[in-house]
Amino acid sequence: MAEQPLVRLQDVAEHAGVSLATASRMLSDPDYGGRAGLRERVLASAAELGYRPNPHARALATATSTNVGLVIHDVRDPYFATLSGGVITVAERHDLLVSIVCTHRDAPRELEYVKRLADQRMRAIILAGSALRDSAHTAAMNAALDSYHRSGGSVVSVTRGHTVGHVVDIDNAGGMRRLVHDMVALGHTSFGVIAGPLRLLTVRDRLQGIRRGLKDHGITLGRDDVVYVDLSREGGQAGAQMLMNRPEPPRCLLAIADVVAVGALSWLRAGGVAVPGEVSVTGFGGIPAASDAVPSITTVELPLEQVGETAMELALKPAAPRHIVQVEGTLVRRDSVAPPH
Amino acid sequence: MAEQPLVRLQDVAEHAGVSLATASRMLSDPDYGGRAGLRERVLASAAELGYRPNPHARALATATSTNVGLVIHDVRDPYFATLSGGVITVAERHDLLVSIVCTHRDAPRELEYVKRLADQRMRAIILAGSALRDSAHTAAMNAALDSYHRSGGSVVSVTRGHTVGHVVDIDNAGGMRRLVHDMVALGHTSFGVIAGPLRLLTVRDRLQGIRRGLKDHGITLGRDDVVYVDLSREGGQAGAQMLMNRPEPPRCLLAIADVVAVGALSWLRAGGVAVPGEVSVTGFGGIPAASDAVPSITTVELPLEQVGETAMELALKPAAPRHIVQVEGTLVRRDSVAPPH
DNA sequence: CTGAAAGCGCTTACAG
DNA sequence: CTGAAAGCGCTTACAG
Repeated sequence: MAEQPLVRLQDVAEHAGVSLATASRMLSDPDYGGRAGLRERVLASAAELGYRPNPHARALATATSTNVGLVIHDVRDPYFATLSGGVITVAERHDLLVSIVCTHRDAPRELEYVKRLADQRMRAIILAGSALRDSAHTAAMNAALDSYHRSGGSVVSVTRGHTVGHVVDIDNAGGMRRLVHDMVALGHTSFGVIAGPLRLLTVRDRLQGIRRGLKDHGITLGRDDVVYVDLSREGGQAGAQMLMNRPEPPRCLLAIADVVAVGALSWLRAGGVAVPGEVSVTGFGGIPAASDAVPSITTVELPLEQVGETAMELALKPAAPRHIVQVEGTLVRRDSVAPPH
Repeated sequence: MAEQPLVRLQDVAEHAGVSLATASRMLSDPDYGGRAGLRERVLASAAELGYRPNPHARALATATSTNVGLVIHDVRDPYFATLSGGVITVAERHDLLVSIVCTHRDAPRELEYVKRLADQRMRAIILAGSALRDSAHTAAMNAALDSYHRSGGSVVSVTRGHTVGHVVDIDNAGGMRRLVHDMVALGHTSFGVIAGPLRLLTVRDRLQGIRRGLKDHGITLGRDDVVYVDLSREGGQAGAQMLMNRPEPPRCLLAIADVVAVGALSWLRAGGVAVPGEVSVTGFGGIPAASDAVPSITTVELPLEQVGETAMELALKPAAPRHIVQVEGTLVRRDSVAPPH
């Protein structure tokens, strides 16, 4: 089969009998006037030749592309997969392609990826759940984002804002606080917290919400009442084990995230500990696994899909004024909790 | 803050006191010789100025990019999320960015996306689970992929090959057949199948595996023994309902995919039907929800992560010779099945 | 080995 | 409104 050369704008122009400039205008500027029938002729030629514009040439000439970059922890994590789905849905409506990069919560990698996305003149960079407590890294990220932003790029951060760009602010602390109030209202007074790595700001926020919610009712957590584990099923199992093996195990286990609660639940079930009979368990986030678990897990459902959609919509807005959209979770009471007896 | 212009290769060349051509060679061709210390000087200048090559200019000049396109059904589906994770892991090792597009099993959309990825001169296009039974669409896809392939692009298909490119062939039929043999060995003789849309080749393959597996033992499915539903939880619920409401419900429910099995299980549990006491349930795929379910679901685990990794590795190989990598699933017997009594 | 120049395929002031 | 020309930032034959 012959190596058919790709058709260029030049070919379309010749076929339509106009100049390169005119062909370009007719094809890419719908508001441009033009002799009657000219536009139709150019479009017809383009269609007949099967012309497809070269996006790199366009990006080089205009210093902007038709792609957006999405920075997440890991696609395999349902939290981020759902959020990504929302971003992609809206991006598609605007004919934008989404490049997903996974940081696996590695700071240098995150920085390098952001730079690469900026190099590619992405129309927007969306940072979801990237925030780490590391001032050198934060400074470097802000510098990279600033420079990207100044050259016309759009920045959106989920949860924690950077120095530039719009923000979708998930109310982690508030949601946890309400959840805790609900558990106290149920009659609980003895709590154990399965937390995650403190370098994640999301973890800190949720933990703060727990402490505040308890303090509202005069309860304070002891040193041993909080254990720190990996944000995973395995982490949840380990955390439940640590807390339940104490001489006086808590009657209510607050997991920092649904996946952790799922792990805790599986450890309890395997050990024959009745849930919610002997101990109540709660999660946070609202992933499908929380409602599929047996017993189904009480949690705060975050509208993750909508968070993704909102982030992408913000990405299309002008940089000023700066938007900060607050997103609330919804407390969902399920079978994993009951009053202590 | 002043709008700082980005540094170009020209700036690096001047700073290092060499020509544009030399700077380009030192920076991008590691095998290029050169006066002693020249390369070091250029690299030092680039570092000092914070030079970042413009990938669009590079792509335009070389007609190749440093991105790969991944075509999937939906990121929110754990099957594809896991596979995507594998692709991204390997891509990252090779400094490649992954653009994910979701077709939602819409043929025209899939075609348009493939064209757009080709327009962008993606280094490779990986098609996962895209295969639809639609000859017009298949022809159009093959034409687009052929043209992309002829212009130097790399093509990899998961499950079903196209006319060009490498293939990761998941043994759907074989896996199902073995699963069915196992259920027959358990003593089952009365089966109900919750299948998916027949336009999906994956569904057809698995269904064929079921029929063959049964036929090996002289069992054939009646017309009413197979119901066709959506590949979702809800589909699984509907399917279980249809089959169990028959006068003589089957004793073993074979779901075409894990997510369908999870739905079936939840319908059964809600209706107080004992699993596996009254009816056994099986899935296919090996998503985490299958092992987290109560009772845990017997299934054929596909190494999805590895499928993604393999696909990306194949994408980096030369087009010839054509590789076809066979991937087998692993039968995992869990609590959702038991002999009928 | 090095450099001047052409070229990749577009867009967009700048003239007419 | 239209076209000739310059320019986007690289790479790479082509000479030297």
